[in-house]
Amino acid sequence: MSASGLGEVRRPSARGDQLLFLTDEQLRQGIELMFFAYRDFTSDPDRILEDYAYGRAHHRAIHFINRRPGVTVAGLLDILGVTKQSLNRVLRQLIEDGLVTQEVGARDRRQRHLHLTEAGRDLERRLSEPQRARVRRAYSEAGPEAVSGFRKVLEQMIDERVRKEVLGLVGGGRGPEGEGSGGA
Amino acid sequence: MSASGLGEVRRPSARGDQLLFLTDEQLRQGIELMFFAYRDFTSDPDRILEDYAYGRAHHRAIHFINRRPGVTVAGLLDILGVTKQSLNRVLRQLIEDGLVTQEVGARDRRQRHLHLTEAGRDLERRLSEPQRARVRRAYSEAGPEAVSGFRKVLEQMIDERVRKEVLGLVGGGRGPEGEGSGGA
DNA sequence: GAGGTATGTCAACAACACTGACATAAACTG
DNA sequence: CAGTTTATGTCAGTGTTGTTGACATACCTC
Repeated sequence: MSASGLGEVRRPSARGDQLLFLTDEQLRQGIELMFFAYRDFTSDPDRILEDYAYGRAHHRAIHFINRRPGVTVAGLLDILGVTKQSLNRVLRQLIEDGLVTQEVGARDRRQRHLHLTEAGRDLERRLSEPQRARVRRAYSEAGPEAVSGFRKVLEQMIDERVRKEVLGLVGGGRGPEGEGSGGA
Repeated sequence: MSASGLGEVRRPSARGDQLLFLTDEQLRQGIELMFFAYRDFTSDPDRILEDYAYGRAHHRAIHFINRRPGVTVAGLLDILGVTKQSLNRVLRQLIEDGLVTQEVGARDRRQRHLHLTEAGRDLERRLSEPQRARVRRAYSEAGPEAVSGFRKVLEQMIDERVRKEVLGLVGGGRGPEGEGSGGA
């Protein structure tokens, strides 16, 4: 079972062995693993969202507003990579339902800085909790070294053009707000 | 495989360091990494699909029919986790367009065994090529040990109830066909 | 004031998922 | 054989999420 047993590169008897983890079969397995893992990974919040009238798009908006309080609409568009019309529909609902507030920018009053209300934070917690539990379980089963490799590969999977920016966002926590037009 | 062990998060002693990879911040970063990596990961085939009248659903069907030639409709439904109405729409197009053929089952003539035509295999290759290239690049940048960890974590991310079955499919290659009702 | 930017909104549309209902053919069961 | 279940296909309706395109308003910058 080569299920996950490609850690040690076997013996250097033939140098080709060192690249066995790059065979098409290995790559295909990685691709399918991504598919199935992501499928279950998103199923947790999806199930909760059903109780509300919300979908995945709402979850993503809530997640990143929680992550970057005060982010502007343009900044959020950048992160999510959707059109403003698409985001606006979602945002309008969340604001109507009292989960998100807008706040006119102090420096630039065209901008709307987005924040979660208490109710918004509640939902965010409710949504992210089972997902965190899943990742926590997977991490602790796999161990710290596996987690390190997991992150390394995922980081490399991100488009090189945006990698730096994305990793800054992921790792950066509450960084600068309102990334109006943050590059690519 | 017991130890869904996460009750013991964070010991007060110096051992705490060992569990630093399980902090909420680390978990949140993992979640976001999954989001961004998957986003770019699917962007390659998506771009190609635009040229055709197809979407992601077609890609998934093509991928798994290629992967398990002769799979039945029910088997495919199981793998994809969608309704038959949803799959049928996609399948009908692919058959009409000559990418997929149906074949009445020998043992059970109600069943339709699905295969890719030459054109179907062509498209499959065209779709999977950039994706494989992305994974190959990520793998080779991260190195074999990281890849091992990547796979370990992803495997643990899959629902425990279906993990065995899924990993059998992923690793098993051309296994038994027509998995009518494979359990979960 | 002109020009560009940030935001919001309307309308139309497409992809893809869902539920529910129904049809057909074949297999299984008593 | 009759009745039931299974595998598949199809029709109709609906919802979420994405897209373009067009347009309006408010505001910053020069």
